[in-house]
Amino acid sequence: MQSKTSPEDPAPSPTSDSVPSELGQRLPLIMSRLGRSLRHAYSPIGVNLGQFPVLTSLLDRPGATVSELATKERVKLPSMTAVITQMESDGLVIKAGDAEDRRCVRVALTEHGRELALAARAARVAWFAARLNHLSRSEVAAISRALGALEHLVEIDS
Amino acid sequence: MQSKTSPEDPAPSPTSDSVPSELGQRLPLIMSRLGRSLRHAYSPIGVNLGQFPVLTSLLDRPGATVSELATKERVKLPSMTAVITQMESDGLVIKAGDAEDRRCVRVALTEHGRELALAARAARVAWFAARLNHLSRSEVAAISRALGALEHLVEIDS
DNA sequence: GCATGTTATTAGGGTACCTAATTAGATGGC
DNA sequence: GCCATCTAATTAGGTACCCTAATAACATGC
Repeated sequence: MQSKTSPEDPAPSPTSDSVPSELGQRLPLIMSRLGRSLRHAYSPIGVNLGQFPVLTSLLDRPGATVSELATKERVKLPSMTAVITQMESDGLVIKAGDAEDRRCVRVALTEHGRELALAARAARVAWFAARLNHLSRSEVAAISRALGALEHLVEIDS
Repeated sequence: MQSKTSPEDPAPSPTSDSVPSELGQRLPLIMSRLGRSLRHAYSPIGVNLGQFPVLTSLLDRPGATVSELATKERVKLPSMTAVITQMESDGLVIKAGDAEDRRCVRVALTEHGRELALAARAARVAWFAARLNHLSRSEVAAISRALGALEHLVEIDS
């Protein structure tokens, strides 16, 4: 294609300037396409796109505030309010005012929410595992080794 | 945290059954969060989320049909029709009937579309490069080595 | 030449975001 | 104590993006 390195070099050196350009061109396309595939994998679980990350976040961090959840999921506060309101009327979470700072609303899973969170996570792991079966062992390993770096990349607030 | 691999590091071998589970839990969360960050990086370019991948696809493959674009971007045909219709009225693409199979509509960039595609791609690469500056060299390398596997993962039609 | 499949579009609807404005509570002078 | 100012959350209103179902136009095989 736009080859300039030696033909038998399958992986350019990581110090090359072309690496950021490669990543900038290819990774966002991968993101949007994989994201659209993922969209179809949520509905069968009975959980939608906005709710799922909140459920799993609350498994790890019960009592998070609405602001904290919005920041973590990279959405604005009103968007998270809407998600939480829906989840509350679905019986998945309960909201409780903070005693020390009464502006804050702390969110926690109900028993039903906790069960659904675990079930949804398991279902999604299964969906993902089925896809991983189409990859070679070394491809899975490569993705696995990149996970920490990708998580780091997400946390950068530009 | 767990950022280094010490000798007694209990990190599971790549053949472990826990690897697919790890990926299934963490990668989709990364995808949705990074996707939402990316969303904000499109508007300043004057191109929206649905249009961008089409523009870059057409750079590489002029004369693609609407169906081909829809398949590649993992959306349904009517969704792609709407994107192309909008892009046509924006003067970014032109549609031309295929002479051999007159059901098909072939799509190609206009000169304006081509300029915008190149500018948008450059802008996004710059946006991405700014983020990559916050990562270590080895983290960038890890993501770079996983790119091919991720692209392969996207192409699987479940 | 007619049944069947494929390509593209139109119509209608739903989800997931956003900004701007409002309410309620905290905080720091004075 | 009281006011200016900041922050947390919500409400209201709007937009972007994607879907299913139905329809029109063309291709293909028997």
